[in-house]
Amino acid sequence: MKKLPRSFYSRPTLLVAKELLGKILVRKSGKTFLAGRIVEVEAYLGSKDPASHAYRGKTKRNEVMFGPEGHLYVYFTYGMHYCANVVTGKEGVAEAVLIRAMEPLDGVGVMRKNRGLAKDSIDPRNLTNGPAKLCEAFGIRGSDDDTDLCGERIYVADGASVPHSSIGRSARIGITKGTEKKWRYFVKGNEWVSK
DNA sequence: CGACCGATTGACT
DNA sequence: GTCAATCGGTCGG
Repeated sequence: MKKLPRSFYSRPTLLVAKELLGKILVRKSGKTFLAGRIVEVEAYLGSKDPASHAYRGKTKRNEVMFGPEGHLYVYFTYGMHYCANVVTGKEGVAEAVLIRAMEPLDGVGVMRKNRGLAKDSIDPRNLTNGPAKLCEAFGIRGSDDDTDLCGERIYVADGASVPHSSIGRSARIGITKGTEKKWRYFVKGNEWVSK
C-alpha cells in the first residue's frame, strides 16, 4: 500500500475530505502496526467557517492548522478526549479534515487494549466509530500534534476508492455554529460510521 | 483572573 | 432521551 504524497493534501479541502474516504490511516510505533480504513470525515474551513477552531485567527492551540498541509492536527477537548485532523491548504491557510470514523484493518488487539476493552465479546465497531474513539484506539494524543503525515510514524496510504454513489453527505455533528454547511462525508451503509 | 464552554463519550432514567 | 465527566482555550472585566 502506497503512502499518499503531500500533493494529495495540496488540493481543495472539500475534495481532499471526500477522497480520504476509503484511504488507510497507518500508525507505526515500535513493533506495533495499526491500520484502519477511513469511512467518515468532516471538513473545517478556517476563516470561512465559524465552526472551525481557526475561525478567529491563529492561537497556540490551532497553529498547526495554519502550517503546511499534510500534517496532523490533534486537539484536546471536553477535558478528556483527543481528535485528529489532516491539515490541508498551504502554509497560512487554516483548513483541515477531521477523521471521524474508521474500519479497523490491522492491530485490532492493540486497539482493544488501548480502548480498555479487553473482552473479545465487545462489538468491534465500538473501537473506532467516533473521532475520540479512534484516537484512543490508535494511541493518538497531544504529543502527536503536528506529526508530518509524509513521515514514517503516522501516515495515510492509498486504498480502494469509494464510488461516488456510496458517498453520503450531511451537516457536521456536534457543532452549534456553521450547521448549514454540509461538510460531513461518509461511506453509506458502513458499520463503523458514527451515530 | 473568573466564567463559560466545547469538532465527545458513556452511564443512567 | 438526558446528563455528568473534566480541563484547557478563549473571552470579558
